[in-house]
Amino acid sequence: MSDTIDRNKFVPPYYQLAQILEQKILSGELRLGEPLPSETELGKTYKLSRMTVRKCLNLLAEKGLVDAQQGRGTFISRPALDRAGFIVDEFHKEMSRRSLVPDAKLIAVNVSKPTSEIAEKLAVKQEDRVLSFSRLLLADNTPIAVERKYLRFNKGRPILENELQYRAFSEIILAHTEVLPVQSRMLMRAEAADETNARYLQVPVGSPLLCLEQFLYTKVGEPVGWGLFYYCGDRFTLVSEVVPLKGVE
Amino acid sequence: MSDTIDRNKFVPPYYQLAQILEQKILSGELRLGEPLPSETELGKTYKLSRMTVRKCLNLLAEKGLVDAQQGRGTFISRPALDRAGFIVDEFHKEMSRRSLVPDAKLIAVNVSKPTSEIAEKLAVKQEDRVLSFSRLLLADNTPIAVERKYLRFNKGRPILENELQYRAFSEIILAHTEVLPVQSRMLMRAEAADETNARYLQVPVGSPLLCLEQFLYTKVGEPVGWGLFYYCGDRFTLVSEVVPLKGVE
DNA sequence: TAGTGGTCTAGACCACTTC
DNA sequence: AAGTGGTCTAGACCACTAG
Repeated sequence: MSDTIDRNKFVPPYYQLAQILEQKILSGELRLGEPLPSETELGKTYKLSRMTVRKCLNLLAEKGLVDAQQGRGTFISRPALDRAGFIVDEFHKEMSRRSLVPDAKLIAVNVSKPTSEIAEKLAVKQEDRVLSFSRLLLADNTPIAVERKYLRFNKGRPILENELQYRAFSEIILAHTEVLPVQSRMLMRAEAADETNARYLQVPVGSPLLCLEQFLYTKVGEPVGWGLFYYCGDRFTLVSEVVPLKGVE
Repeated sequence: MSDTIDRNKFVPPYYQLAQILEQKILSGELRLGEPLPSETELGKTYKLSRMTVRKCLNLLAEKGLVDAQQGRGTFISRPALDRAGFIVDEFHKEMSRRSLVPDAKLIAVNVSKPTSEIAEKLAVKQEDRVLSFSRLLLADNTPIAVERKYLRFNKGRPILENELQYRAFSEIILAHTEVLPVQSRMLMRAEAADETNARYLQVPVGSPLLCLEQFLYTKVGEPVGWGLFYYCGDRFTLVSEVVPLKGVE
């Protein structure tokens, strides 16, 4: 591993510099809390323009390796390994990665007046109508999760059962209300299986379930959708990976 | 909301353009799957340099609102609301956000030969030594979670009990082995409480626990740490939020 | 006041896709 | 061949921090 930028490589200079700096940080040559050389100085040292240096530093900042502070400098920080980006609602992708056969069964569709809990979550009146549906997610014919979704009912736009069965929740909301949700809030906890979920998932009542609760909002914060996922504890695991820059030699 | 860039505003042009484009996407003026005008064209329209336009598009791409494809164009995509970035191992921050009094008790510290399971997870020999410790996390004196951590034992570097009690796992690894882990893999599932965890958390055996399993690796993929968190299902919830650009009028 | 990062410009060349 | 995004340059001015 060299300390200079090789302009004949396919790897672009900003990425080469990122690898060099990452190497120096990880080897302890640059220590936690210490400042990096300034952007102009790095540019001089490696014969790069300041914009290129900045692109490199942005890359390292995204990974949590450095922290830029206006007027002060750019400082080494520890990698943000405690952030975990989980992807949900992508059941099919997840399953096919594990080479299982995924499927989804529509359990129920309903248009009705909301219970007081649902009315509160969706911020609708008790007299309004709410569209709700449930799906059972399967892998190789084994039940994995139960999903329950609620959104405001919009008379003018019926939804096909087919859509409900296979499309992602935010897409269904878009199709049904022409409002694109742009804020989301997700809660994650463990719950014991109630009788209904236990029956669908074919597990004993009281079994541990991984529960994800998802709220979708419009840009101005109006709730448009509420969703619950119950993953069977011993059949499903969410995975998250944080990996370093590729190709550091 | 105007359709031109106001250079007297404090909001920088690249951000103003992002707001304008987000507005057009969300209002349906630009539809899902359609291409945006090219970068040079946007520059001409709004009287901005191409680099500024690109900075704006990067912002929208990070949010998942657009997707740039080399040689083809930049296309509208739906917001990535199904990504959930959870932050763990930051117990104290999380608790103080909720204005609870956080605390951590060191339950056990151990240096011993690994069981076959641990030897496998840490890729060490059965004859090697492994340092393990357990912590009980509390909020307002109520037990919230049990943590169990394992790392390779390094004779030369003793660790103070105080460190073990309060510091983040990756920091402890750095202090003990002088290796900064930079890859992590995190698994999340629901489990039933075994007898040990039930006793520490003061819940019945079989209660649902949110289980997080964390692997820490060096850059070249050598395992350096293995950690388990067991959160009490009905006392702790992980939260994740995705919010839109601020200040769109 | 000097140095830092934050933003911006007006060019340039390249890799890739489409026709 | 034309158009797209990906990268890079050599300047510039600003806002912020520190001595």
